[in-house]
Amino acid sequence: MNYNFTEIEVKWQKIWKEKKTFRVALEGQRKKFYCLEMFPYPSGSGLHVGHLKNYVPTDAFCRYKSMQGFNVLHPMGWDAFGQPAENEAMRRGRNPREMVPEYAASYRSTLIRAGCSYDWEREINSSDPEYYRWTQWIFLLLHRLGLAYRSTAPINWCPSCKTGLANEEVKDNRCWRCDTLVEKKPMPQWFFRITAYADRLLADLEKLDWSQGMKEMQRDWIGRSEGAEVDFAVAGSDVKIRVFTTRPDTLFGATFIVLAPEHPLVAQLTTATQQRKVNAYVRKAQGESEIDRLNATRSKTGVFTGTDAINPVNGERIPIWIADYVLMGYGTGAIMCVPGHDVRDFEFAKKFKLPIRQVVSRDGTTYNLESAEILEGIAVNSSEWSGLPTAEFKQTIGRWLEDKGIGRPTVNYRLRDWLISRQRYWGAPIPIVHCPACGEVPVPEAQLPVLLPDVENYHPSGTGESPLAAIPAFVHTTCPACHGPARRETDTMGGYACSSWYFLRFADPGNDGAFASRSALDYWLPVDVYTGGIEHARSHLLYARFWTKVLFDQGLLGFEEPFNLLRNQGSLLAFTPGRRPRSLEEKGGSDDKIVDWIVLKHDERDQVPADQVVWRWARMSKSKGNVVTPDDMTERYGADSLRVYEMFVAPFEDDVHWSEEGIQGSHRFVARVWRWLQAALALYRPDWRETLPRQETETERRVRRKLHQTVQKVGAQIETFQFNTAVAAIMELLNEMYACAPLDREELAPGPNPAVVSELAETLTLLMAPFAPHLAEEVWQQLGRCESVYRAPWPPFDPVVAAAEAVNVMIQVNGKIKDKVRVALDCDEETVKQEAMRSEKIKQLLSGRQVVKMIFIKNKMLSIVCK
RNA sequence: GCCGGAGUGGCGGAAUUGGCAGACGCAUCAGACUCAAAAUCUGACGAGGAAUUUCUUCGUAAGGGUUCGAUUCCCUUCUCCGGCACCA
Repeated sequence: MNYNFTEIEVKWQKIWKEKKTFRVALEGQRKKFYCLEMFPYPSGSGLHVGHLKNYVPTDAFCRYKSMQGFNVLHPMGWDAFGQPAENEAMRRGRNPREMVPEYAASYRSTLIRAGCSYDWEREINSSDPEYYRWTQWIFLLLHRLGLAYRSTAPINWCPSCKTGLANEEVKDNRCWRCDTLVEKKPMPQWFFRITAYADRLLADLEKLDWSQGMKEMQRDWIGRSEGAEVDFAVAGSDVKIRVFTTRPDTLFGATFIVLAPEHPLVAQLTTATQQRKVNAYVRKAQGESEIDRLNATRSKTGVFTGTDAINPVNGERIPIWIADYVLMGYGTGAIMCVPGHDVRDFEFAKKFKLPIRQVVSRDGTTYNLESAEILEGIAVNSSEWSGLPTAEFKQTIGRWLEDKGIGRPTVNYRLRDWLISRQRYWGAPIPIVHCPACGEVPVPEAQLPVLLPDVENYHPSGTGESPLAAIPAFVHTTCPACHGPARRETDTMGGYACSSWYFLRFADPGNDGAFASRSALDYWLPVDVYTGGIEHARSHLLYARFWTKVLFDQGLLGFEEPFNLLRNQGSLLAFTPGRRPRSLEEKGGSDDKIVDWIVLKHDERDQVPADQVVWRWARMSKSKGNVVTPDDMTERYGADSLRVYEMFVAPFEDDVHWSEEGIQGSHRFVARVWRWLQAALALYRPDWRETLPRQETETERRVRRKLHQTVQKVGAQIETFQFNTAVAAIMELLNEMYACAPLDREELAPGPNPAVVSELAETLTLLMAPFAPHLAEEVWQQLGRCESVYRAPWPPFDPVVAAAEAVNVMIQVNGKIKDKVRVALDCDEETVKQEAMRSEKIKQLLSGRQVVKMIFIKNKMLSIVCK
């Protein structure tokens, strides 16, 4: 029978839907398995084959787990709130409220056509009031705990998106949505106090089965650094300047102090003679864009305040400067400068002719410093502490500072609080009311959700106020506390608020009395396997961990880490035509981020002469016009072939260069499986177990051994996310099957034992089920089964059948393989030696030489060393 | 600059604990089937050498080391990818 994949796939997708095959319910006595892919925001470009690089392998994983008897939770939903969706709606002149469900429907249909096993009854949409009601509820919880607060600080402002951004949303000083350079703008904004959890977020990384790189990124982002705070007295005053340093052991080398230009003490410390210079410098620093200030390569600038401080360890007077290389946002905004052992301080000291003193040495001697020497070593020029090794000195000086009451050991983090408010329409409104009498008042729980009003024009205002501020009916309200007139908060929450708890909602999506019931959470959570792109390393994954810990601390959850196992899929790259930039503007101006390649727009492709087209591999995206759609591939090769290709083409975490030749190869394989199984049907007998031959032929033994080995291998490799080698193992098996039971036209050539053929056919069908589920269902039915193969038990393997009975043992002479002997499995050393000595070649090599030693590794190797 | 990860045929990639390098697939070539083509099936396929169904040398970015034995462990160098980057 011909492999009519379209017919088979449509048929089974319909049956799965009708029979609700993938619906799951809490079954306390059954072991659960929760597999989750980061929920996407539904974009108008639809899904492309790159997205399936994630969804398809995890789907195979779920199907495998179901066959193993697990109660599998595999949900899907839409990260519908937030800038990506809103930006897209604006681009298309649509209202996101109408657009989102439409695009979600398109995603859903593509996923269904790819054969993905989602429980669609649990579909969630973060822009649904029934969902964001609980996002607001968690906001209020954080507020109650003092973990949500409003403060005015210079924030990252994207002039193109017209909203503030969290630090995590800024990369290379650009908005990560639109690549526009961000500005610093002081504005009252809402923050979540994630820094209060910095230590736990860092420590608990140890427990997680995440890639090394992923954990490292989180560690770097949290940026814990141990050091000490030291108070420097200001000469002739009782003012103190507190500095943070990671090297308190270099205090004797501190020859000046630098404050950030924004430091609150600057005005007070500036003397009349320096006033003009300092004022000018501070003004310049304020006016300067962040990008210039953070540019580490430009030369240092700064001015003297006119005042000195006293170095507490030696009583020396040292000058106080201000310079923009010190940031107000980190540590105390003031540093003690040890030019001998810090590159930046060294450069500053050289430029302004400040003294440089060596206080750490490689070997305890003093020598001339050509440049800053960053090292741990032996203290020198440090009075009675000279001679102490760095680590010891750090501890001693820490205690000394504490005793004197002028300092203490401290820990500092790079992580900043999470800026959550957005001056945008498309997000969950922040449930706070501003009352002239009572101040900031949380909206009572019973009044949730604070509905996002339906409006015609939702475009960002650009004034720094959300478009909601222009809707009087929304803004004007009464204070929940005193019932006087009050104003609603008009900022909305950034999209990451929604995605910080959605994995909890999937456990109990319909609950209208809580974000999820405790029993559902206890049963389904935490997530057993979580997958998604690496781009969320420092944002979503950090935020979600933070919220989970807060909910845990409130006794609302029984676990502290939401995603114990995380894997990041690679992306698909397409060969894409582009061209060189033509103007300076296209190059990105004078900026350091140089654009040297611009994707050709569709209408440009015919206009640009062929010799000017530059082809490159680029990530698939609709905007580049290089996408391959799953629907197209499904039509031409079938969903099962597409699935097999997505898994076989490369390891899960690797990027892939898309080619259509590859999918043809996978299609050949799937069709070959189909043909063999169709031929085998004629010989199939369900009672094959009872009629397996007692005396197997060599061929039967060989193919059955391969079969049982493959069952073992495929299971183990799915567990470890090695989908590519799992498919390869089935390919090997199929090759062996064709060799042992070849086809003659459309039938099995005469000869093979029906029981063995039956075992092969049945087991192969089950092995294929996670990868090519439609084909497997069809054959499973042809084999006379009524229940879905999704619930069929994963085949067991017999270790005795799988065991090789004879092995090749390599014979090495002086480290080189010279011969091999075929011996029984687990054959002992003596026998292998005797066999080896029978070999002419070995005999010849050993003649006249003295054997020094022999190393024997069972089933592998006999290594003979001789002189 | 600092911190991760990686480097294997023409290509994607595979190789338990250090033990037959190149599984599986793509591409290519040859053969079978066919009037022909497609599809399918079979075979060859790292590089070099020789007395060419066989034998042999080299070969996992480069160089060194440990070891009976290294793609695997250690050191040095190079390249690529990713993250951070005036964070005191």
